[in-house]
Amino acid sequence: MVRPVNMTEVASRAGVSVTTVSHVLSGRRPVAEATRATVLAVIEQLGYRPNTLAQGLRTRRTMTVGLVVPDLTNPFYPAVLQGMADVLLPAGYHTVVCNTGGSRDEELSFLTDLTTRQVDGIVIAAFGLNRKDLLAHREVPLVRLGGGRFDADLGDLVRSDDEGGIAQAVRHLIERGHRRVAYIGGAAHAGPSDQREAGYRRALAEDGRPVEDDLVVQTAYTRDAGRAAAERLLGRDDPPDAIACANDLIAIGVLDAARARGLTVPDDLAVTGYDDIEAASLVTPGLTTVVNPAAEIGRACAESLLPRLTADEPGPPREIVIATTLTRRESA
Amino acid sequence: MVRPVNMTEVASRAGVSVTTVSHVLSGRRPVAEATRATVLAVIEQLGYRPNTLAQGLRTRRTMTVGLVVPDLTNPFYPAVLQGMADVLLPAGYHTVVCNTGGSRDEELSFLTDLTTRQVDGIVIAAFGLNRKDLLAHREVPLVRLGGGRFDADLGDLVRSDDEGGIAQAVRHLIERGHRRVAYIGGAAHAGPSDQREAGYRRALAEDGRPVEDDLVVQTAYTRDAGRAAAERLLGRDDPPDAIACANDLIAIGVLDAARARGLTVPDDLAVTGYDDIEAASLVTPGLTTVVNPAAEIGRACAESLLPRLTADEPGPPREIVIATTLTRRESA
DNA sequence: TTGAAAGCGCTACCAG
DNA sequence: CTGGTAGCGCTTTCAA
Repeated sequence: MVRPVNMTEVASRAGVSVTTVSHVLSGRRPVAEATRATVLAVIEQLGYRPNTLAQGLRTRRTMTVGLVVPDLTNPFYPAVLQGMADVLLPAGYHTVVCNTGGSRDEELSFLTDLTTRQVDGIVIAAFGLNRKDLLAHREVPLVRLGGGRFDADLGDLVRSDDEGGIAQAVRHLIERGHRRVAYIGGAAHAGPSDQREAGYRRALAEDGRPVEDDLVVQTAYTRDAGRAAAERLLGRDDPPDAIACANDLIAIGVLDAARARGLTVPDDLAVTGYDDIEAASLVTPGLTTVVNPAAEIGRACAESLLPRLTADEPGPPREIVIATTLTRRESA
Repeated sequence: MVRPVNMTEVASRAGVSVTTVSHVLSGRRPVAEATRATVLAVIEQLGYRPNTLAQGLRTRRTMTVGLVVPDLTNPFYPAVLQGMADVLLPAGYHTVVCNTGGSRDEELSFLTDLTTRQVDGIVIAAFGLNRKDLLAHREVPLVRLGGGRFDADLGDLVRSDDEGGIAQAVRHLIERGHRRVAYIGGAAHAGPSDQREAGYRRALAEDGRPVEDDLVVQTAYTRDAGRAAAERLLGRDDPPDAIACANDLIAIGVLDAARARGLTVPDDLAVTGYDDIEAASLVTPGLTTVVNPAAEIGRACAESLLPRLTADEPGPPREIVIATTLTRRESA
C-alpha cells in the first residue's frame, strides 16, 4: 500500500502554489501554458489523484447520487441503474447503489448513510419507509421510484403505467379474437395489484364487454399459484380462451396447466404475462408479456433529479408516468 | 432542502465543546452520564448526523469498500454483493457497487473513482483491465474475483472451481448410467471455457473412459448455439445419451433440440447446465445444473479483505477456490 | 471529566 | 497570470 500523493506535494515538485495546481485541474481560471504543462507532467509522474473527500467537504458537492432499491436480483433495478447512468455520467455524476432487501430498517440505514455521505441526490424505490421517514431526509433532493401515491412534500415520483400495461395486454387478446378473457392477479392491495386489475377491467369496459367476476382471480405472484388458478378456470363448463396474468411467473404456471390439459397455446388458450423476466423468452412457447421500460424509468429519474442538483429554483415536484410496451412472442 | 446541522451547532446548543460531542458519538473516551444525555438529546432534537466526508478526511478511513462488476444484470453479482454485505456490515463497512459493462475504460474509470473516494478496499471482477492497470491502484487493498491467473502482486484472488463444477455434473451423468456423455462448451479461451472443458475431460479420465473428441463441441454461450450443436450431435449414427453443457442457455437449447426430435429427457437424453439462472427452474423439464455459490464467494472476498483493512501485517496474498454444488432437477 | 486548537486535502476569496 | 490563507466538519493530541 503506497501512501497517496497530495496536492501540496505536486505543487512543491512543480515549483508552484497549490492554488495553481487546483486551477490547472479545475480550469476555473487561466493558467500559463508552460506552468500548466509542468504541473500536468508532475501529476502524471506522481500518479496524483485528487481526494474527493476533501473536495466534497470544501465544495459541499460530491457529484454523486444514490440509488436505493429493494432487490438487485430483480433485473428491473440494474436496468434502472443503467438508465440513470446514461444521463448522469455525461453530467459528471456517479451513482452508488444500495440494496436493502425491502425492510424499513435497512432502507432507513442506507438512506441515512447516503445523506451523511453527502450525496447530492437520491432515487429510492421505498417499500418499508413511511412518509415521516422520508421527510426526515429532505436535506437532499429525492425522487421516488415505483410505488406509492404522489405527494409533493416527498419530491418527484416516477412510475410505470401498470394499469395501462395490463390494458394493453387485454386489448391485444381481444384484437386477436379471443372471446372470454380471464385475469389472474396477485393479492389485493399488494404492490401494483390494484392498478393491474383496474387495467384489466378498464380494457374490457372500453370494449363494451361486461366483467364476469368469476373470471377474475386474486392469488399469489408465483408459478404454483398461477397453475392452480388456471386449473380452476379451465375446469369450468365455459372456460376462458385467454388469460391475462399479473406477472410472468403466474403466466408460466398457466402454461403448465395448459400443457397438462393438452391445450395448444395460443390457439386453445392465449396467455400474457407481465415483467418480461429472462425466463419469459426461454420458456416454450415464448411468453407474450408487458415490459416495464426500466431504462426509460431510470432516465426519467435522473432527468428529474438533475435540475434539482444545480438549479436554484428547480420548480415544483412532479409525477411522471412512463408507458409500458407489449413484447409479442408465441403465447398470445 | 434544509441546511444540515454540524457538530459545532450541537456543541453550542448543548453547552459543551465539540470535543465532547465527538467523544459522545465515538465512545473513545469517558463522558459524564449527565453530559452524555444532554448531548444525545440535542442530537436527537436537531436531527444531527455526522458528516462522513469530514470524518473520512480526518481519519483516513471511510469504512467503505467498493465492488466493481461487469454486469449487475447477471444475478451472480448481486448474490456476491449480498455475501459481502453479510460479513462487512457487522464489521461496520458499507459496500458501494460499480457496474462497468466489462470494458477496460469503464473499469478504469470506476477504479480511479473508488480510490479517489478513499474507499478502504476494493473487490473487482476485472474483465478488461491488465496487470499494469491494477498495479496503478495499489494504494488500496484489492481482491480479485473470478477470472485470471493468481498473481501475488495483484492481491488476493477468489474464484469458483469451474473445472470441479463440470466434473461434478459429468460424474453425476455417469453415475446415472449414461454411456456416452458429450460436452458442449463456449468458445475456447473465453472466460471459464478452458477450465470447464478440462473438468469434462478429467471426469471421464477419472472414470477410465476415453474422450471422443467429436463428442466435444465448442460454440457460443447461447440457446441457439446450444440447439444447433445438439442437433448435430443427435443426428449422428451413434448419438450421445447425455450432454453436459457449459452454461444453462446452451442446455436450454439442447432441451429444444431434444423436444424437436421427440426425445424424452432425461431417459433418452440427459442434460446438465451450469450457472443455475432463474430460467433453469422455470423451463420444462427443470434443468439439473451446477451452481456457483455466489454468496459464499462474496463472503470469501470480504473475509480476505477484512484483515487487510485493519491489520498492520495482514499476511501474503492468497488464492481461494470455492467449490460449486450440483442442483438436481428433472433433466438429469 | 472537559476544552483548545491543529490539521486532514482541498477550493475560493482576496491580493498582487 | 500567480500566491497566501481561511475554512469546509471532523478527530485527536495536549493540557488542564
